[in-house]
Amino acid sequence: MVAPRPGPRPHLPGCPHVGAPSRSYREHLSGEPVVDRPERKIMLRTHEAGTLRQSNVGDTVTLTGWVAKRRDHGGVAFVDLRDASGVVQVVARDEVLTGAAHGLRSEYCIKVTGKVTAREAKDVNPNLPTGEVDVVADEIEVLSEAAALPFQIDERITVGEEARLKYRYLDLRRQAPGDAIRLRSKVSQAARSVLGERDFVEIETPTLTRSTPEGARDFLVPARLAPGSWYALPQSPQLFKQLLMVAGMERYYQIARCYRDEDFRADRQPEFTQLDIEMSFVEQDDVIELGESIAKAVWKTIGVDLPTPFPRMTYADAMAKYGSDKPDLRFGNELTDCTEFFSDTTFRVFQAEYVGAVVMPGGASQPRRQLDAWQEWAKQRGAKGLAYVLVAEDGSLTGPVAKNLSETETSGLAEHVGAKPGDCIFFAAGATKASRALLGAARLEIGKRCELIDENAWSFLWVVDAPLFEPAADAVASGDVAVGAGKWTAVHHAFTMPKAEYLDTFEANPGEALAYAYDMVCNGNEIGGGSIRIHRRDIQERVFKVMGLSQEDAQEKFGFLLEAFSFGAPPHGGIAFGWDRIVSLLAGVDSIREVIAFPKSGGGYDPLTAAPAPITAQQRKEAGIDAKPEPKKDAASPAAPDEVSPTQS
RNA sequence: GGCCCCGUAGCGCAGUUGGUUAGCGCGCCGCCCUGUCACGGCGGAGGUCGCGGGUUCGAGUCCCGUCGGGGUCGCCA
Repeated sequence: MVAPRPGPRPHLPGCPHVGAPSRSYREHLSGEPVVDRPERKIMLRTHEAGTLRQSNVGDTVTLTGWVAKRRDHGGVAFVDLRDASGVVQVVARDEVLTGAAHGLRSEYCIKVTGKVTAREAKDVNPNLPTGEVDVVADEIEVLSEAAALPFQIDERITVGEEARLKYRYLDLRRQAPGDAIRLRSKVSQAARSVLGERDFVEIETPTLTRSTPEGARDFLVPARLAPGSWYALPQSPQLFKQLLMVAGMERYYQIARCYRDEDFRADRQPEFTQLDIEMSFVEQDDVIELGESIAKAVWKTIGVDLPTPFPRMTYADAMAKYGSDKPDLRFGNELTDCTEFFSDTTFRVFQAEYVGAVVMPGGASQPRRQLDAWQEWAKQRGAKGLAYVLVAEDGSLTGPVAKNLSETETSGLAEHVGAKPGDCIFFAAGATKASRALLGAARLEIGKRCELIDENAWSFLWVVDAPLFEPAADAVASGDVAVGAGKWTAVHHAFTMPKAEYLDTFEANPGEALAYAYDMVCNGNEIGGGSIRIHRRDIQERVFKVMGLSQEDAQEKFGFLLEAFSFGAPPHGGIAFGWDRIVSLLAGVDSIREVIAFPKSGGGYDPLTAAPAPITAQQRKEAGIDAKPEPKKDAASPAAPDEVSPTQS
């Protein structure tokens, strides 16, 4: 321990105030007591409040921070002084509570100089890391007064999200919200350290770029210098990272901000963050191994040791057994395919392309009301309903569907789906994809209601062998912006490499072709996904052709990428992790808003800055928003949206 | 875009079949208190019940519309 410094240090001109990182969080994670490190001291204080211990007794310290609480007893007052490291109790006798200090209120920012003293045994507060000591103040200086706050800086108080976001800087003074942001920094550091050890190059890519036709809606930015033309904010650095492979960077990563102009969900923000990675001269297994190393390092930050390698499941299996491409394996309760079982059925509803079932343990005792609620639940998901059969305690089948079943069906059904007496069997029949999706959602709902999910478990897996294409009708019918005019559209994206065994056949049977595409799934969340990319021009052109994308269209949309690929593109592949989701899983919070310093609320509104906001007429004019692009013949001039790319080869 | 839920004091909430002056906790303001740690005591201020319209003798409460927030489905390669 270093000798205490009396009094404040003189201010050093030009010397930046370097804030010491939070120790409390480190301590929280490691469980070890933190030692004050002299080299970290900054000019206004000698110690951090939350670090003071019995060993500091006798030291004269200067602390800075906020008044978390003031307990005034007349003659003596107790002030809880909080800084980023924690809280310590300051004892202020009447004689130091003079001047501005006399009127100390909550959240005043103050500087306290005093002596660390041991508390008497009866006064020790075992709930506080600093509970064995007090700082008896010699001097209290008010650095900054605080108006009455819109809400209290107190863990125990619940505050509505609207108020929290409007005063997010106050919200973050609270322990849990602030720690979530601190954790995020640790998580990013952990990932960077893995990537740094492996010689990855951290590279920033543009946020003002070109609108690309696939995927989500772009955020657009008017180009003042080219009235009528627009930049787009990137939905991801996808194209740039592939260009960096052509550039010979070989190993790239970036913690990249991405932008998608879509409707909101609890787990979605218009701007979000990916850990974006691309590697040259690798195969799928190489990327997967790296992904596991990163996950391992990242989960280590909360003290969880993940066993690797993660299990792998094919996309086909995931869909068949769990009705999802991101199965939650924290519980079993798999779907059962009953199509064959009901192949000769006389029950109209079950004469379908697919019939499947999922069992709800103990579900037979649900009141009629609740079974009706399941129907509503299914209808909300766009299904006609959710057929069910109840297995009575004596093994007989009841419920409205049971009487439509033949004797053979009735006698073998429970065994076929693995239902026991007292269970409820839910059925979905119809188109395979939609029916499985419904059953998959039912499985999750059953998992929740029946408390089948171990909330402390971490279940990781890779979902591999995703299809290369899906029928464009699926995408178009649901309003997707399909790339190309063909019958098929890319499941992952248009640059995904078909698996070797489908290289010759994917044009003849697009629906059967599988891709080198993989998703990392954790507890039913897709937390990362990537693919091996096409680096050969001939394959790329054939893929485009299946998607109905003509050479001209491809040139227009991806000309710069195709040109780049003509100059010796290395085989490459990569992965992107949903950083917000990963940190929220680690922090144990429900919403990614909790791990974003300044998140948007619904409708993309920022309650703090009140963005988005109207602009002035002058801004509007300058931005050239209303300019009409003139059709240009010259391909080298700024291109209008429907023009040929100027960067064609 | 569809459906569901919520808007009452700075914050979190209660408010009965529609019926006096709309309450509670915390916070806030003033005074008191020398060992508290979610300190305590006494006193006080603070409300366009989101907004607009309607029904009614009478609306926080019922109806219609609207705005804001949350959730969910669609959507998000």
